[in-house]
Amino acid sequence: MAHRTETHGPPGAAPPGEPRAWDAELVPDARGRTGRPNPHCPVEFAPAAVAGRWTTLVLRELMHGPHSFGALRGRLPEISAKVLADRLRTLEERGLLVRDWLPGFPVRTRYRLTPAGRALRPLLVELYRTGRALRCAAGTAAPGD
Amino acid sequence: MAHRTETHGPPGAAPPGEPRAWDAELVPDARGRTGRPNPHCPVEFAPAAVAGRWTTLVLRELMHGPHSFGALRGRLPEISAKVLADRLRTLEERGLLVRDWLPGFPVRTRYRLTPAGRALRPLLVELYRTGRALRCAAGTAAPGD
DNA sequence: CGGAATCCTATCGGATACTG
DNA sequence: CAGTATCCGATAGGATTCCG
Repeated sequence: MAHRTETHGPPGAAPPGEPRAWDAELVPDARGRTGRPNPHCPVEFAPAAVAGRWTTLVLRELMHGPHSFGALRGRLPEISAKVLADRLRTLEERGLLVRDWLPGFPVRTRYRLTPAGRALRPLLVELYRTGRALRCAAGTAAPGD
Repeated sequence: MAHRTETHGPPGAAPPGEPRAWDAELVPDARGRTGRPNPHCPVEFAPAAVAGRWTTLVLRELMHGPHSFGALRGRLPEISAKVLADRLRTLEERGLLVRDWLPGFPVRTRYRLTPAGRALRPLLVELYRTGRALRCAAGTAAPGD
């Protein structure tokens, strides 16, 4: 069984139905005690995929369909060629997109998401949703909570 | 109205029900053309909240309830005091957690999530879920897709 | 115990210039 | 058009030391 970035075991196997039970949802398997960010851990793998400035924006553009390098620059006018190339290379290395060289001249490329890349869509949606929720809730401390 | 990190307008107002329509879900409001990461943009605010090494793990621990500084170090044995303090300070500044000084000696603190902090729970779950999905799908290019 | 201060290194992000 | 190469300032992350 693969090791995950777990930190501690379940606090005594709370009965099911308890409002504050273990958290199977959040930490499916709580054995192990690695306690350090592990790129192979699912909890770290996804953040790593969307990490870095511009990354979510690039992904979002590609969610709408394939784009050329130039098209992406057009849609993200302020990103530098270097950073865009960096992002695309990283995303490609992670198997989230593929690059097609379209034959002819001048050279044309086309970046498109793989199924794995498209699998990030719910995460982007959730990021957006959470972001909006946060803007409303931020600063709301819990004095008597 | 607040500006968001948008990049381009809708491609011609596709009719509702279309499978490849605009993407109201992904990019609710597509006006504007800022095209640069803006901390005030919801799409950037949430990533920023969970950005940085250890952050998701710290949040995950606090999802289980309040913890002291030392307790967190115990559960995350390899995090340095500086980084933990950094993360906690940042999360506090963002209104995601509050620090309680418990009177007495030695000094004891207690960090607990605010409602805003707890609002991150679905995002963490989604991060985990996506991470698992990615591990299975990664490398799966789409030749005829 | 719960940090802050300091230092140091690696990586990031951006600007600029150049190439096939 | 689609990048690469190079340089550089800003940050991030970690180790160590010290303090209330």
